[in-house]
Amino acid sequence: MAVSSRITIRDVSRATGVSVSTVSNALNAPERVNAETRRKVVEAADRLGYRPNRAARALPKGRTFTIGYCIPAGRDGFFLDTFLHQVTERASDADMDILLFTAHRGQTEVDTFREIIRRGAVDGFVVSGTTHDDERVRLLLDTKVPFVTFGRTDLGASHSWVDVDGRAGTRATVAHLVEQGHRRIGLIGWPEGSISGDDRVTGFLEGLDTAGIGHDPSLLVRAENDLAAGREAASHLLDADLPPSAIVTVQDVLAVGVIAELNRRGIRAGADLAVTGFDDSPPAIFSAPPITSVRQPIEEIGRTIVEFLVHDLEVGDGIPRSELVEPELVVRESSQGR
Amino acid sequence: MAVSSRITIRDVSRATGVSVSTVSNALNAPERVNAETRRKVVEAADRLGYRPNRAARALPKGRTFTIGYCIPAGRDGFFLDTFLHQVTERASDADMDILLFTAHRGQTEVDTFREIIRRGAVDGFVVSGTTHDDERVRLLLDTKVPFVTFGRTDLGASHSWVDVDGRAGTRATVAHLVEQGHRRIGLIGWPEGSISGDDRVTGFLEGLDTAGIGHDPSLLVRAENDLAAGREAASHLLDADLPPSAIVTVQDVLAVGVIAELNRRGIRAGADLAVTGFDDSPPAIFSAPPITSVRQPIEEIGRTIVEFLVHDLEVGDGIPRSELVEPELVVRESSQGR
DNA sequence: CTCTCCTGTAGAAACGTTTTAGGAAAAACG
DNA sequence: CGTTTTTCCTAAAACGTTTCTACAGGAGAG
Repeated sequence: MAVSSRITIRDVSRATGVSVSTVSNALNAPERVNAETRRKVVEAADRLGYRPNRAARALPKGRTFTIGYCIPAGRDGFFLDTFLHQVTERASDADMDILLFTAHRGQTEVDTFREIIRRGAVDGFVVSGTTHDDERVRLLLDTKVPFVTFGRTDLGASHSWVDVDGRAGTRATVAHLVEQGHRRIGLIGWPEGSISGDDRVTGFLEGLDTAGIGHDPSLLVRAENDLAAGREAASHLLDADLPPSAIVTVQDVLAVGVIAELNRRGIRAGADLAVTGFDDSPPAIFSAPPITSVRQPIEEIGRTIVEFLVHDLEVGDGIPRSELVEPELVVRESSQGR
Repeated sequence: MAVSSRITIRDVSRATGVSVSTVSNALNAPERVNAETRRKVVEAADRLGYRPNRAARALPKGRTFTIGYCIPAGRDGFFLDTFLHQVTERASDADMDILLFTAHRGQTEVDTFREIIRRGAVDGFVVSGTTHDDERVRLLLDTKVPFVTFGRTDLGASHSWVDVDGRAGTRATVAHLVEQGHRRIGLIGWPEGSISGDDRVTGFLEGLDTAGIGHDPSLLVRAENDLAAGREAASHLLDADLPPSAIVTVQDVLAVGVIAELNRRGIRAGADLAVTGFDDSPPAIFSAPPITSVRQPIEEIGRTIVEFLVHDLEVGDGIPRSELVEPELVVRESSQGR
């Protein structure tokens, strides 16, 4: 009873005295129908507020006009908000909807993808948080379901992706620090194996090279991505015989950890020792002092991803496209002061 | 071509030698079918990986098994992430999907709601960021589409909602400050007119009452919800003849603004003057010092909202249900120290 | 003036389900 | 043993679209 009898194509047909198929044609393939008839139909459809039922349309079309997106398990509020906003808006521009899902109870994420595919619930996927050899990507390639990833994978050549050039990010960070007069720069990276993590480390080393600074292995430590680990890593660096005057980290939370350790030791971040982060997330923005960080242009990423996917769905050539977007260094107090 | 011929009910029918309708019955209404037949069907369906096509199912069922959610325009990353996670997970438990949308280009949000309804794209909505006299709520009531709001409205009696007891939150904050020995407590609220904002102010006044502290109108100032406004409001309070020893704010960002102003004046937040926020968002967590704040149990809210909505969709009694959930005061450095 | 082609429309089939209405066989009843 | 009920299954209709095929009538060609 809840459903207040919706307006169907039949209502428009009745209102105009023209057959259902003509209404459909008038709205979808205007060239096949007489101008006057078309006018009448469009007018009536407008007046009645007719919109084709999505489900009914999906059936004969063989398309759902829906894009699937799985909320990543590791929460990253900051990223998700902006990203989803952008993705949803762009999808809407292409008259597509976004279907949101999470790994279903007791299933792995890839199982959930499989479910969604079997249900024929979407036309394609946006996949974020990719790993080296991503199961989801393999599944999607196998089943030939269109998708675009945010982040590269080992199978990058055979699918569309958009990613941030993390190398360029840390390279720029190092250049900035060198400009501030730093020569002895430490790095806190993630354990080896993650694409973006390794990329950021590479950019760091390249930055040193460019500046003509030799690379001291004792200044490179690795830590899990949390505050405590950052703190510990910082402690390690600071206890070295020749401690660095600047510490680069591959993620803001690590930088916050570093600052915590500096505070404990009475060292002032910014004034006494430079610290930088990556991602330009709330921890960097709201930290005291605010942390110099590398901003990922999430708007551009979201836009491009949807553009790639929609293009593929519409044109259907299946030719992989990819784009590496340039991040931007946001300089704040934590790296200035001497 | 992309579509690798999906498995339909017909395939299961062929595989078992039983009619299509029997397959459907075996899967949906097990009691109408012989145990042995059912076993055969279930086995085959399982083996083939059959899942009913969503769109096809929606048609005769008159239900889409989808819940609509409009991403609020005012971005609030922290909230959105946790909330969406919860909502999506719970929806998935009820075998429902989430359809995400934003106000479409050049349309108001309520127009977009209307569109979604006309398309018959969802069974119901989750509505967040409600206002006093919410247009969306009116539309949904008019069209008799089921929905649950996160936040109260003036029409609260006629629809289901879940909200946080903001009054209880600021009341607890004041109690905490009084316990710390504060007697002269200032408040930075939002301009009058927002439900949750006014609620928080009320709680503040109630808190004073409970403690037997008189209410000095000069200690209550109002500001827009941004850092600069918080700073300015703090300045106003501090310049008073008899400045407060503690400042309560109705949102974390305002508290960050207060701390900025304190820093400028060489006053130490926590040690010299207590500051509190609301929402327990990243600004509070990553501020220095970390800010005492009122945490909204977003998980519980998300869970309850979906529960209410699904219940309504399933049972269809349309009886409004509501719940006011208790927030939790998270005490941090910014309110301790003397 | 007839034949062909084109234009514009309508009817019917199809998409993959669910559901309703029957119907045949088996079981229960008298 | 005949009648009624029950059990189990199937065929067909329906959901709201799109699309394919067919057909009528008018225009143009010969």
